[in-house]
Amino acid sequence: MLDITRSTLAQQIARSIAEAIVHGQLQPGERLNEIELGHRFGTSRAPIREATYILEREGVVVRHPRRGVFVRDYTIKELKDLYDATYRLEELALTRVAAEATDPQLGRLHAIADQMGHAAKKRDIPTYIGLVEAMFQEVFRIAGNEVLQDFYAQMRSRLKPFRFMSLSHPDSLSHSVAEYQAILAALEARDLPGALAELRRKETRAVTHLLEAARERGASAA
Amino acid sequence: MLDITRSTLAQQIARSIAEAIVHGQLQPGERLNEIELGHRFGTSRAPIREATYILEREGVVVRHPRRGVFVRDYTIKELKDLYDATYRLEELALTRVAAEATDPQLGRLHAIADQMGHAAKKRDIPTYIGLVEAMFQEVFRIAGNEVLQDFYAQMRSRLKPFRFMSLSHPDSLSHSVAEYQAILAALEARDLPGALAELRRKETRAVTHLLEAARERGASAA
DNA sequence: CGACATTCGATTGTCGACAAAATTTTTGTC
DNA sequence: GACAAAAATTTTGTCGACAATCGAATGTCG
Repeated sequence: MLDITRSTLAQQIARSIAEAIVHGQLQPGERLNEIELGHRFGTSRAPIREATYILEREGVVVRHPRRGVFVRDYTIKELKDLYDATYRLEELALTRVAAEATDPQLGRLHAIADQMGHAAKKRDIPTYIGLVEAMFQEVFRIAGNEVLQDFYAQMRSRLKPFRFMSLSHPDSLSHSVAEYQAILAALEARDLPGALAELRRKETRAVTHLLEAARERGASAA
Repeated sequence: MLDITRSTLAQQIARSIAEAIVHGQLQPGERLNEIELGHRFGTSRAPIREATYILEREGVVVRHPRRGVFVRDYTIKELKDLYDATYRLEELALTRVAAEATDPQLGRLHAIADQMGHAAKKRDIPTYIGLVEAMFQEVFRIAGNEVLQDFYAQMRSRLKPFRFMSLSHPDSLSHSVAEYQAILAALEARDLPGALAELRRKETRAVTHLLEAARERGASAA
């Protein structure tokens, strides 16, 4: 039952701000000034205010009552927790996929993986990122638990501002593709332990990668 | 770093509405009329509006743009998903507790379990519920991942409106205590498989229990 | 010179009113 | 009497203004 209602001003502004955060125009820790944003978007403060609530629900922003809302900034510990939680959820989903996925469903995953390969060859990072999202969305759809799917989506949106770091290294694209293909191959062989092992490998690589980037960039001290 | 700022009007109203939902004064599916609530609380619509955003973030309410916000109503499928997700998170937490908990930490859990026993004997349900919350909070604190802890807290708050059902049966209190003690005993023996097995037993009982109650009460059709 | 109280500017919280939708009621027609 | 179109009503979305509060800058005293 999707809501095809034209989106409200607040929602559009929320998307706009979220994009600004992802693209780094709004830095982690920075405060969102309602008046200033109102001027920037040519609206009163009301829709801005509601947009901040939307963003807060998505976890990309924190609100300190009577003080303001701030672009969420993560300590090293929090980043680790976020990654950890993300991968635990992926494990849960993969476990179900390995157990219950039908062949056509696996076929869909395979198709996405192929497209990822093409995008990676062309170094088309935006499409690549989109395909990764699509892949996981499909995985969680197969897993069949909407609550988990929602949580997972929320985590990915929280990690988005850090995503560009992960893919900054020149070879990481092809590495990344290989990892996904390895996991998928294990799934198609109905080899759950294998799939989980590949996932863990991917996780450790991703985490070390991200943490060193974050340290350089100086995410607030742990 | 807890925020000891005096709570804002919107927050108080949010708590108040949440309570009304838990106590059934606001039924699942019912619409929250901003004007009416404004009169009831003697405020303008602004804080009411913000309260609904807070409640939406907590997942107890859904918003349909330009149509209103409604007390969240769950289909049978969604209830199952919610329970499933809850127990998957508990498994993750227990796994870590079994692996990493220090003896004093286990001692704290044991102390809480003892208090639960006393409360159950006295049939003091409010304290009992509070202790269950405390128990899980402690478990997740030991597990050490704040992100997972937050998600878990959110799920419990979503399930709150259904909690009174679970404990309506006369013997369920003592059953419940026994279940927690069994899990804890396994943990203290560092027997992870045993603890997980007990947890699953608890889960199946809880789910069948809740689902039959929900069916009677007629949660919206699956 | 430093710690603490005070003032002032800036910003969030709340209000009442208007605009834009959505829902309900009424009206007109077959 | 039932259905469709139109009017009326209700309700959400947005606005601009005022009040309460916070943080920084300033001033005062030890």
